[in-house]
Amino acid sequence: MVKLTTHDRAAALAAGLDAFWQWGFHGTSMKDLERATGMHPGSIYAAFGSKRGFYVAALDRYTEDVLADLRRHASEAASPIEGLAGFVEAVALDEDRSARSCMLVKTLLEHGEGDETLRRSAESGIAAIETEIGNNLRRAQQRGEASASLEVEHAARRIQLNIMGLRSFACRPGANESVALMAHDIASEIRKLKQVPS
Amino acid sequence: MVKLTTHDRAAALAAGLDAFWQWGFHGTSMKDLERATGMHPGSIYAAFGSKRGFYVAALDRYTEDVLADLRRHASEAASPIEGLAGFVEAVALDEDRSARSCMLVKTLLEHGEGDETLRRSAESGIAAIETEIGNNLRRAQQRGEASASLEVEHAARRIQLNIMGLRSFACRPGANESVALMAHDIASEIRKLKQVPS
DNA sequence: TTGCATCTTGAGCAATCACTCAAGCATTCC
DNA sequence: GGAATGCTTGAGTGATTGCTCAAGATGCAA
Repeated sequence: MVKLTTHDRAAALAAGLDAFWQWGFHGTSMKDLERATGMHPGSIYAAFGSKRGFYVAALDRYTEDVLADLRRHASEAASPIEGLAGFVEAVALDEDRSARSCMLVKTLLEHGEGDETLRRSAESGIAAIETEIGNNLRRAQQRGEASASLEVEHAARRIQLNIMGLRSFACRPGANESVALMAHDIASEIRKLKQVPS
Repeated sequence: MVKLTTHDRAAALAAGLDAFWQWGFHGTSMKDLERATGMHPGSIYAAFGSKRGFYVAALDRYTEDVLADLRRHASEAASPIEGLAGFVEAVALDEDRSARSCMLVKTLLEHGEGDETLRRSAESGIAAIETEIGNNLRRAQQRGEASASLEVEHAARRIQLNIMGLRSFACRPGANESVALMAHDIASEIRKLKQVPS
């Protein structure tokens, strides 16, 4: 591993992530990555070790981006549950990325059987996001926004399943309008958690 | 295109589907397909034209399998909505395939950008399944099982999004128990469509 | 048995794959 | 200025990719 000086490591990761996101791991060649990053093969290997190492680093960056996005929505919204609902609704609004699946799901499906390293890398990212969703729900409970009897982990998993489905659904050619509808549906299901049962 | 005699075309498709399902389009080499089908390269090209042609044929077969499964559940269940609910619950029970994503979603995500042929092939399969779900809902309306005011296409899309999410979720390593829980959740959401509003 | 048509075979094609490494270059230190 | 250090470079590695096609095997009719 070598510290990038001339070529900024963060920029390389962003460019690499973009390429992998478009074409997947097997569909992206080192030539593609050279073009995308503007780096030469030697530099890529010096910085990331291997194509797989590059992919894992890009995937980690993706996970951090999603977590940051989630926290941003949580902090800017009126309440934790509104934060989650807003996060889901934003999927339909992000023009650049709305037609792209969740990179973690993409990884999981591409390497469903086989590459254990990438699979585990994806799983840990998914688990981190699930935990963050759970944290928001717990915060909602503390505020009295959600029922204390809510099974947080179960609800968090259900929300994440919805997001996974939504982002996969969004890859369908020409699905823009219905993605917005579905996102709204899911958001209002999340808002139903506000109602505290007796 | 040549009629397979020695090598049964259906068996070749099943074996090819299995390989593509495990490793994806780019992750499966012709060598892998030769091993999986027991065919020699020349025969594969005579029968399917190209690797892509083989993939499309296998994907079509997959779609037909899913549709047949959906219809089987519909005909064996007590009612159309029970048929849909049972179809979803069965995802968690199928031991062989429960750890596998929906092949159509896998195709959509792998070729999200790029291969238009495969993308369109996946989209038409997804649309066919959505239509079949819609047919079941319409049948439920005719029987008075579901409200006449139910927006069939919207509900069908929502159900399919849930199934997409569920099957992706099922790829997570060691998710078996929670997949069953999620499947049950989704099934009971489908059953709520039974309640006819005033 | 012979002649013809069809099917099967697998060695081999050019292209591409992930990856390496010796040489060139720039910078930094004394 | 000169030596040392370490990053950058890209031609080149052997392996593998999707795919072809001439030659051999096979079946059938006469």
